[in-house]
Amino acid sequence: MADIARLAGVSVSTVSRALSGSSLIREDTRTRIAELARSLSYSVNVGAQNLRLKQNSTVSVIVPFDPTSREPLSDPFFLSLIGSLADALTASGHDMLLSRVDADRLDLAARTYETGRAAGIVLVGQWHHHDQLNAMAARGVPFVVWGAQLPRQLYTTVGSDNQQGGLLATDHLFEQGAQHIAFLGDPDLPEVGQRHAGYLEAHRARGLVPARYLTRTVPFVDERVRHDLELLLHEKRPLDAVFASSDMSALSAINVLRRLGRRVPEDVAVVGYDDIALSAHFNPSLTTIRQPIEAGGQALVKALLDQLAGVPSGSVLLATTLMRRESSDRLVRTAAPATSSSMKKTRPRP
Amino acid sequence: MADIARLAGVSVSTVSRALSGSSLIREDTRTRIAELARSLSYSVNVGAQNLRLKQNSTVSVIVPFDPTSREPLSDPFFLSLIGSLADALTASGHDMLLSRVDADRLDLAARTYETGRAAGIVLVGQWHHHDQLNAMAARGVPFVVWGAQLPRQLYTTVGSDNQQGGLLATDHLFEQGAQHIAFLGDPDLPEVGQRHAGYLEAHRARGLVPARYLTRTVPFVDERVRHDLELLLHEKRPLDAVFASSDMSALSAINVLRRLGRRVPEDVAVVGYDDIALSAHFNPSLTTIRQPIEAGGQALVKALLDQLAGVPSGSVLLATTLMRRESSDRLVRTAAPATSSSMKKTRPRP
DNA sequence: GTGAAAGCGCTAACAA
DNA sequence: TTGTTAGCGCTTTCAC
Repeated sequence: MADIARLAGVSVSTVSRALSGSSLIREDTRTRIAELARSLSYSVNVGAQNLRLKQNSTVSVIVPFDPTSREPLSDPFFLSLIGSLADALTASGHDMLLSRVDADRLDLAARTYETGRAAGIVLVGQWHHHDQLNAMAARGVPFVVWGAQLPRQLYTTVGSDNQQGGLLATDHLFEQGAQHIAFLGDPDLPEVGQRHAGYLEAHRARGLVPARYLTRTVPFVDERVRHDLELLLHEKRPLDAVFASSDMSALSAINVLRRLGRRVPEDVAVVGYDDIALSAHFNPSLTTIRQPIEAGGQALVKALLDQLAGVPSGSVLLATTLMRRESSDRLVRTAAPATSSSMKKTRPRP
Repeated sequence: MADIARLAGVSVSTVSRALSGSSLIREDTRTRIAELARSLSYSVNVGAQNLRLKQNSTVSVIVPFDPTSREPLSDPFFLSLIGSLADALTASGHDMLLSRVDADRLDLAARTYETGRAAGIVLVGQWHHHDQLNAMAARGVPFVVWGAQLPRQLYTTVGSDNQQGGLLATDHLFEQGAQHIAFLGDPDLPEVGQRHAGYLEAHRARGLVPARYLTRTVPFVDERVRHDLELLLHEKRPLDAVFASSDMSALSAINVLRRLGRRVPEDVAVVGYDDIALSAHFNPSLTTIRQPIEAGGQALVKALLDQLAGVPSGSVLLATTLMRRESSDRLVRTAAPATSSSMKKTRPRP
């Protein structure tokens, strides 16, 4: 900037004003300076500008990783959410700083804020760390979380209505005539826990309690899902449906089921969760609970920006939708063609 | 920092030195200051630090968007690449600034660098803008591009060996007995052009020249692919295989083919390109050319960091692999069960 | 309209 | 071992 000032024969303050379009500067000097800047392909140094102005339009997006598995960032659902965040932030004129932190050190997530790199944080996935997040909120760190709403929560979340989703999925499986529905996922994770609650609710509505062995506590890791399901199948306990708490684990489940000779959906119906972009194209196409990703990214950004603007932003619960596809479609395949939906509310185990 | 200095009864320089672990500072004062900082949950302001040190460990990752379609960032291949970039950058201690720019204004991509926000740029997709990129390189902007190597290229690219990939795919289709192989994609895009070159090469090796109508110039957009393929099918010209230049367009193609009554792979064999994470699970599972995404992200980061370190980094060509799956598997299905692979190199059109 | 000067938060000579 | 001082690139009072 000093260079430009010298070349233009003015002071740096004039250049600064000219470049920021101040009306104090005469038209002609302004254009002269602007052209000079362009010809030198000069741009204002944003770091210095931010320092001086104490402003910052960068938003930090953090995707925690499991410290044990250190999984690379490959989950299609989270990747899509990142894509939609990138779009929403670009649209609102913000920069997106993407980083990963150890899920056991979620407090570190605040560092991008504390070091002044970002004005606020979007945390993609709350894991088990409700308390750490509450502490962060108490410290005054501006952030929003993709995840579940929890009791005594001091921070803002955006997420799908997990319990409703779990209910939809399980109801649907009952309607398909299922009687022994396994739940796949780790209910310790808040989102999964609520999906599980929906699963229980659907049973309760039918006067049922699912057998303990049907709730399979497994993390979102392919290998673990496979292993656990193999165990279950070898136990030879009744099983005619699976509600997996993510599409990826539904996929793993389908693979195992088929390898061990079960047909999907004829022998075992499967429902996933997420409705990732390609689940409609799987083999069989995957029945699943859709989480509105695009809306999710937008809601996260809006919630954070509101918070930064001092507007109290409540948590957001996005409605879920059941996407009926082949992997659970037993009425058509196994029942007589005429049977449609009159056989609702089968009462197993009287 | 001034606050800490006051509270600790020392000068800011002492605090600065203590916090950066300088050995000049006495052990006890250092720990005292460190604790004070922790209790106040104070962190050094990275912006100011960078300003003073003229350093910057942020890398800008830019995903151009098509200005006409303004597609949201949803392509699974690019999303995976972003994921692998995030991992590679995190591993090397860099921050990742993710942004989108208008593909027609790729010169704007340099802004993150020129404004001092990032030390260098990773551009995901080169589009048609070879010249703009050359100009950027000539201006001295440090960047690397995911894309194809081109003649007279002043910048570094990392990408898969597209011509080899096109060759592999087309050879494979010939081996499956195909005679009329359509190519789906826009050869104006450098990467696609090279895949197309591989397609031509495979024909040439057999003394063939593919009919003009078989090269279908369509962008990566689902709707366009569908439309174009419908046209082709209504023309009733011979067609028994499709080489799509991305997995997503292969998917679109399969959908159209089936809708119009063609069986895949029996009537029309299909091969895609990318090997996105889920293509093994499609229906039918998708034969495709794998681009090593993980390695790609790492190579991009390495190439950029080398460049920033002043090490001249050559462009990288990653080897591709044919992933044989159901969508092209005609030998097994259409031939007699005994026939396995001895009928390779069928010579169509004697 | 424009310039001089102070200061955003930090670091590194140079002094002590 | 610690403090003083200058300055990274910018903006903005205040004065002219």
